Parts: sequence; structure tokens; C-alpha cells
Amino acid sequence: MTCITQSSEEKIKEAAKSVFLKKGYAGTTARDIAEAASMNIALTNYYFRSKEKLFFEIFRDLFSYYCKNTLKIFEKPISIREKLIELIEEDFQMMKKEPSLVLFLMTEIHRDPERLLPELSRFKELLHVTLSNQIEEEIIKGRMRNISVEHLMPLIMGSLQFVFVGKNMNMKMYNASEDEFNTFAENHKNLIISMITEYLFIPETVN
Amino acid sequence: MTCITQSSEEKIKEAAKSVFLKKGYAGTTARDIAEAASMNIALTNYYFRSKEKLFFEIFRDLFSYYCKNTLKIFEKPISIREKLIELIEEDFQMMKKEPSLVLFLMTEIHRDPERLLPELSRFKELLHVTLSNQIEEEIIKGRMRNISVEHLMPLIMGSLQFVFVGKNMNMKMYNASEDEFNTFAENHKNLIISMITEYLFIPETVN
DNA sequence: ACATATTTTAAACATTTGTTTAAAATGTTT
DNA sequence: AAACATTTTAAACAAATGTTTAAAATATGT
Repeated sequence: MTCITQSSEEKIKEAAKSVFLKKGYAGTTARDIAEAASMNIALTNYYFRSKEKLFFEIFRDLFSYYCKNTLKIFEKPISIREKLIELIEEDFQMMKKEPSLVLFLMTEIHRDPERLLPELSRFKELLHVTLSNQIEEEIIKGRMRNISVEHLMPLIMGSLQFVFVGKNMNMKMYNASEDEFNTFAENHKNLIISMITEYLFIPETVN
Repeated sequence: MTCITQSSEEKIKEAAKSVFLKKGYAGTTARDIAEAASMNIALTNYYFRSKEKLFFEIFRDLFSYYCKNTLKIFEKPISIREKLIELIEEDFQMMKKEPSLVLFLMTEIHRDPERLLPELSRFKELLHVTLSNQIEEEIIKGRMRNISVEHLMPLIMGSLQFVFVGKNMNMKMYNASEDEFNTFAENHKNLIISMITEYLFIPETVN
């Protein structure tokens, strides 16, 4: 999203985002940000008042970016099966674009959950509204295994996202290039779609 | 492993380990460590020469702790099915004991894979020796789905470990206590065992 | 008991940290 | 062009950082 003309404020925020994603809050210095933005040190505080305020702003952006797609899919008027497949596909694309995102979010939340997630329960409720009832219906109809949303979500997200959380480790372990890793991740995604759907959904018995 | 009498060196290392696990390398100060160990600031450098050297030592310990159990299980003369189930059970116990471990390792490796994983390929080879052939046999015999170790491992580890990587987020989201989280994690583990085995292994056709 | 080596301490060290200042440069309005 | 507001700059700030020092305390060997 690099515009032709970008305000200094935007330039700093963009740069800060990329540095925070790479090094985390504690590992990032004000001078790192200034250098990445090619701007004077003082400007970060001029526009954002403090490193912490800038971080909060970026964290909030990234976290809602992370959630938004998921909710949008869940609100669609499609079947559970389609929702889950779309979720995995969307999630995969997101992580391909921003491979550090999930690890970043997890690390920072681990550091200070209270401060960073003051309104998380709203997300939980939206998940329930858009998914729980639909799942229950499927289960009652005998078309799906008995599983709760609380387990379903980490089951899906976990298997897929973990590959990206450990991206650098995997690349190191298999001497893989960026392209090779992406191919690997794509295959893994397809494997997960196959496993999840085959495990969750009970094939209709032909009488 | 708190002994009755613990040398200063051990006390510092123990304390440093717990602080590093919680706050990561960049988020930990020399004074944090000294305070956690109830020791003088200068002793860290007296025994370990630098914060970085102490960190490397602890990282190496934790990483081999993380790998050791896995390899030990894979070397056992048991079936693939048994190996995978034991792996999940062991892994679960490990994370119950040290919930921050995986996120810590992933974060630090992400930060600097070259420095921290100089000899990772050895682990990869051991994985192959102890597992690849056995899997191939099963696949040829038609008792197992066609899947490579490269995909199998993250598939298993991911779904299970992700719950602990996002522990604080999950606890916050569901207002869960430590005990409630552990119950949840245990149920999740069982779900994963069920899913993995049912998906991977092809039931013998009764003729 | 003495001499020696090891461990612990308080204090200081030079850098790096996030942040502020006050002046300079630039943009905007009339 | 003059007056004003906004943006950018170099320099400095206090506080925090990892590390070192040199003396004190303790342990060890003879």
C-alpha cells in the first residue's frame, strides 16, 4: 500500500509496523523506527507522543486485521463446510502476505494480555453468534461430529498458522528458499483442508 | 528441580530461565535476572560473562529439552500409531509444565535463526532415520495415508502446541482459570489424537 | 593462624534508551 | 510580503541498559 505521496505520519507508522513485526516491542528502539522510516528521531514522538502509544495503535490495527477476515467469512450465508474452507484459504493468504503477524500477536499478547485485549470478549460473542448455532444444527442433523467452537477454532488455526509461526525454523531446517517454503505451506494448507473436512463431516449414508 | 542447597551459578541460571521464558531476550534486563535470583547484579557477568552468553546457554538447554523427548519416543521399537500418540501425550505434559516454552523458542528463533540453530539439520536427519522408513512401509502396506514427515510433524505439533502458544489469549477470551485452561487443553489433546489417528490410519478392510 | 583463592558487594562506568527542547525550515493565510 | 502555523532538525536530556572495578566478605588449604 505504498502511495506516491505519503505523509510523514503514515511513513513512520508503516516503518514502525514492519520493525515491530520483525523485532517485537521490546526489541525495537525508537532509532530503529526512525531509520526504517528515514525520518528524524523526534518525529515519532511529535506524531505519536510515545513509542508505546505508537505500538498500541499498530497492535490494534494488526489485531483487527487478523480478526476481520474471519468474521466476514462467518457472516456469509454459506454452509459450515464452505465457511471453514474459506477460512483456511483466507488465513493462508493473509499469512503468506504477512508471515510474522501471528507470532507477533501471540508474543505481545503473552507479554501483556490485560493491556492489549481489553475487549476480546466481543470477538468471542461474534464468533458464537455466527457459528455456534449453525454448528449445533449440523451436529443434530448428524452431518457433523460433536465439537464445540472453542475447540474447532484452535484446531483449524493452529495446524495452519503453526507452519508460519515456525517459518524461520522450518526454512533453516530444510534449507528452503522463500518460494520453496510457500509451496510447502500451500501443500500443508491443502492437507489441512482435507483432514479437517474428512474428520469433521460425516458422509451421508446412502440408503 | 530446586535442590536444598543451590550454588549461586545455578540460582542465577534458574532465575534467568524463568525470566527469559516470560519476557524474552530483549524484554529481560540484567537487573530483572538479578532480582529474580535475589543476587547481586555483578554476579551474572561474574559467572556467565555476559547476558548474551547466559541466554545462549539457556536457549540451548531449552531447545534440546524440547527435542529430546520427541527423539526418544521415535527411537522406541513401537508402531507409528503408538509413536504419534505417545508424542502427543508427552508434548502435552511438557507444555503443561512449561507453557511458555514453545512461544519462547519460536520468538527467539524468529529473531535470529542463524545464530540460534547452527546444527538443526542433525535433528532433521534423526527424525528421518527414526520415522521416514517406518512411515513409508506403512504407506506401502496401505495402512496409512500418503504423507511425508515434513508435513506430519507440523500437523501434529501445530494443532497441539498452538493452544499453549495462545494460552494467555485463550484464558483472557474465555475468562478461564489456570485449572480450566488445563482441562480445556487436555480435551483438545484428546480431540487431536482422535483426529490424527482417524485421518491418518486406514482401517483394515475385513474380507 | 596465616596466606591464598574464591565469592560477593556497592559503586561506578560508558552506551543506549525514550523523550524533550528550541531553533530552523517549510507551508499557509491574509 | 508579512504574519502565522506547521513540520523538521540537531542537540541535549534524564533514565535505564549491560558491564566493570576494586574493595570487602567468605571459604579453603596449609
